[in-house]
Amino acid sequence: MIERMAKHYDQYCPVAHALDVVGDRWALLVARELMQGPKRYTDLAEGLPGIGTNILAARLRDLETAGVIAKKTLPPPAASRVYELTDYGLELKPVMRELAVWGARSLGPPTTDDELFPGWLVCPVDMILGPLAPPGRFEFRVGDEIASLVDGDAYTGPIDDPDVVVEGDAEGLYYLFIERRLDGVSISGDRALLDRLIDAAPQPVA
Amino acid sequence: MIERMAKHYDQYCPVAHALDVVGDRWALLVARELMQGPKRYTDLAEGLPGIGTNILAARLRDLETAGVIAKKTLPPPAASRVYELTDYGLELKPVMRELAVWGARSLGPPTTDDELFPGWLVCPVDMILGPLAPPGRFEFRVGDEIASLVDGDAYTGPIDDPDVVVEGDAEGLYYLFIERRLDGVSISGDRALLDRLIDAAPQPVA
DNA sequence: CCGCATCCCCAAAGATACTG
DNA sequence: CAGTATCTTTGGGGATGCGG
Repeated sequence: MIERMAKHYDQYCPVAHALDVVGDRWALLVARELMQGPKRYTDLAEGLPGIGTNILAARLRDLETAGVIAKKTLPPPAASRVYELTDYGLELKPVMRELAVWGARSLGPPTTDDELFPGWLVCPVDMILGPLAPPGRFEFRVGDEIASLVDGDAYTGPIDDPDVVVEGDAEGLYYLFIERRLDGVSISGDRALLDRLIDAAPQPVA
Repeated sequence: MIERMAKHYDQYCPVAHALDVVGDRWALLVARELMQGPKRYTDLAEGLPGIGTNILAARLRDLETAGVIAKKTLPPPAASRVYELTDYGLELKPVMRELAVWGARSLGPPTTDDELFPGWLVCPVDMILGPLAPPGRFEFRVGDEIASLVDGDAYTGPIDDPDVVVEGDAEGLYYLFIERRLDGVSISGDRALLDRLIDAAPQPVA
């Protein structure tokens, strides 16, 4: 059953073509997961709650065929297979950044059925705050998720000598950065520096 | 039949949320069509060859609910209904621009089943060339499609006193801007200015 | 276990006919 | 012209199975 790729838009348009490649359901979220580095099949599935195993396999195949990701076998003694973004796949970062900024404006606080999957925090920190952050060392703590920002570069986990530490829950983080309201977070360190970061954050659309 | 919106990713992530809004099939292409200004239902369908009328209606409803587009009734004597992007919907332009630049790199020359729908030319001129164009007056002619660029702003149709005019077919335009090859296009006017535009264009990935 | 392939079922997309 | 109604087809969600 050699499948001919057929579900295309068939328009000579760079946007339509891009959507032919990463427009399928889950495809861009797979790329999002791999933005934090190479991952194994099972770890990918864990970061994409709700995806069917067959769908994940299909997307990985399609994205590999399209040259967006590559399968790599780690050297012994690990010897596990991981997926990683190609150089071309990495270039999706500006796309996802704009998409994240746009989405953040209508995101709203988390609801009860929103999943807080492992690694959820570092993505918006990297995509949204990173590019517009003033020089400085920020640390964000929500439950056992910790993400940091050093001069615009995002990291998973704590850092040494942070200028500011923001701790709270997901709701509090939303209120702080999007609605500029202090509610459910505790701040220690350079408050003025944090305010400069908040001022640069996206504005809510509503 | 009060539809409960249910096909969400259910992740607290700005990217996933953005895809909940504009990630459905055809949704972003509807927004692309409206980037060139308000359009009527039938004109939208014409610019989206292959879309079913029910799908178009469904997307328009969803996008309106999400606050991305708005339905407007033109003042008499026109009195026709048009759809237009809201301010928030207009903010999708940076997203589409990055997507277009990314897609252009793996687009390739047009194939036989690629449709050249009305208005196809102005989109890449606006999204891709516009932001990186040097000051100047460019005019592009492919068949009866004419798009222009004046100091980075794109227009449909010809302009007065163009510095450069590029005429040819879709394939020639692709070779010129992406592969930097002169094949199937004729150029008149300031060749050096055109070269500066070409130099800034996206590089092919292959 | 990890990395899928297979199967079944349903919801969304495609296609077309039809109506205010 | 601007959609709705209806039918068919396809792709995704979910569970399970199976080889390495």
